[in-house]
Amino acid sequence: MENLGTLLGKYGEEGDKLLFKILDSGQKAGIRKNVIRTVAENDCSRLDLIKGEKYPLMMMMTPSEMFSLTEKGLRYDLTVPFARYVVQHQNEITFPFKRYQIQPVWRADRPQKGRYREFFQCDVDVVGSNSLLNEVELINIIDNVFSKLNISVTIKLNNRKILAGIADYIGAPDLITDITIAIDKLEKVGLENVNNELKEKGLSAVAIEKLQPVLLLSGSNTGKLARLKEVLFHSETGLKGINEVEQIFSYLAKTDFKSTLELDLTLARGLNYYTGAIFEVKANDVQIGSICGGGRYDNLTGIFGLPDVSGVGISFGADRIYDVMNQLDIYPNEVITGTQVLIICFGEEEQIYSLPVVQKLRSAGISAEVYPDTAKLKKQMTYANSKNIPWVVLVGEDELKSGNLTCKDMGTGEQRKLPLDEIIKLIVKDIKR
RNA sequence: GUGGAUGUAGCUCAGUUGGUUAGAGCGCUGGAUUGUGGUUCCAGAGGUCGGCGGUUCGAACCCGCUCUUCCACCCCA
Repeated sequence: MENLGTLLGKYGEEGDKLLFKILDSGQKAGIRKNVIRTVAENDCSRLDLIKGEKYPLMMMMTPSEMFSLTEKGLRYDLTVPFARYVVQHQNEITFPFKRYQIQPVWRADRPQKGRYREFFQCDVDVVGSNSLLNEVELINIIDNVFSKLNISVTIKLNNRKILAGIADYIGAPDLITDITIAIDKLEKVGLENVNNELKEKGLSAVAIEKLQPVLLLSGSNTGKLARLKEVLFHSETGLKGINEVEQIFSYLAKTDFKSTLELDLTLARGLNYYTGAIFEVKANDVQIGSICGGGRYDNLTGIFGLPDVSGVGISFGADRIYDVMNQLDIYPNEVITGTQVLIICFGEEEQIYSLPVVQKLRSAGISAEVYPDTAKLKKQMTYANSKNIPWVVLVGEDELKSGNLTCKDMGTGEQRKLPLDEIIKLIVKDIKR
């Protein structure tokens, strides 16, 4: 939970709308109690109280009294609260400061496929360094993560300075946000619709005309950059952006890199605080929104009172990455495999006997569990079977007497009575295969 | 926020001129098999048909309201 003040105004107009705001639960307790009682007694909703005239209570209360807001909201991302943290702890932090953070964030959006009200972001940020090496390292992290997960991706790169240069070049620097949002849609809605939207936003015909060659840029990354340089030659910021992108490309060329890297001039990203590089990652084989995004922010800590500290960061969308992996069915085996041995007991006495047994199995590195109820053998076997547990150890009256436990391979159906040590050797050998 | 759908057994879904007792597959439980799963066979349990109201002799089906979930737009992880 954050103060609304730290959250509002950082994500653009749309972002502000998507902030979850917290209802007051303390001060208006008396009124809230009345509302709850009325709702319960009349079997109606709170909305009924507001719109209907059936209930006398509503005559005494305004909607804002029933739903009074606090000054707090749920965090929309991890970057802004992180910037706040950095400012608050600036004296304890050694710069450049690096951190990663995995936590849920919330958006008051209508949920649908690949879009959640609550989801986990995995952030990596470096604050307090202007070096483009940080961008390069972050891109390498992205490449590394997705190759390890076996997800084929395209990393899209752009730079806000280039976008600013373009806005400058067509003579509409104030409209940069509208321009970027419009051209962001190019791939989706086509050139004509983008031009229409630009016109609606108040861009002149001349400006739109000047923008066309930029929108139509295609081909290799180096080709795009060369043409951009010609177009933006008089824009200092634009050239700086181009230069940054070129440098990032040239650094990356020295590293071992597997993903596709693409300079995408239509990549805008709605978050207001980005000032330099911006990234977005798309899965190549699954149609879903971006699974990772990020960029450089020069003045985020400045808003909270620590100017001249630049940062750059990325954020992985964990839930969407699950979605991609689910759809492609590419979870690695060692993640899917759970319990390796199930200990099946016939009664309470056997369960007690198996407690040290399960500990020994575990300390040998075997993942083991005891069936927790004294159910019929058949039921316990079915449990092992449906959970794909490869080994079963049976503990019954005979086993208690002899000390030799029945060990069964669920794949082949073979079973033998062996001392525990032998069983452990057998299973360890099987697991390591 | 705007627009469009959905809701029937634990799950996936059938169910039309509105008509006895609402079905299937899978799953679950029991049995064939007293301490042995995956195959097979037999039997069984499980439903306020999302909720409330209306029309009708009669509603899962028609009408109104409401809740839920999903989809598109917007935007993004």
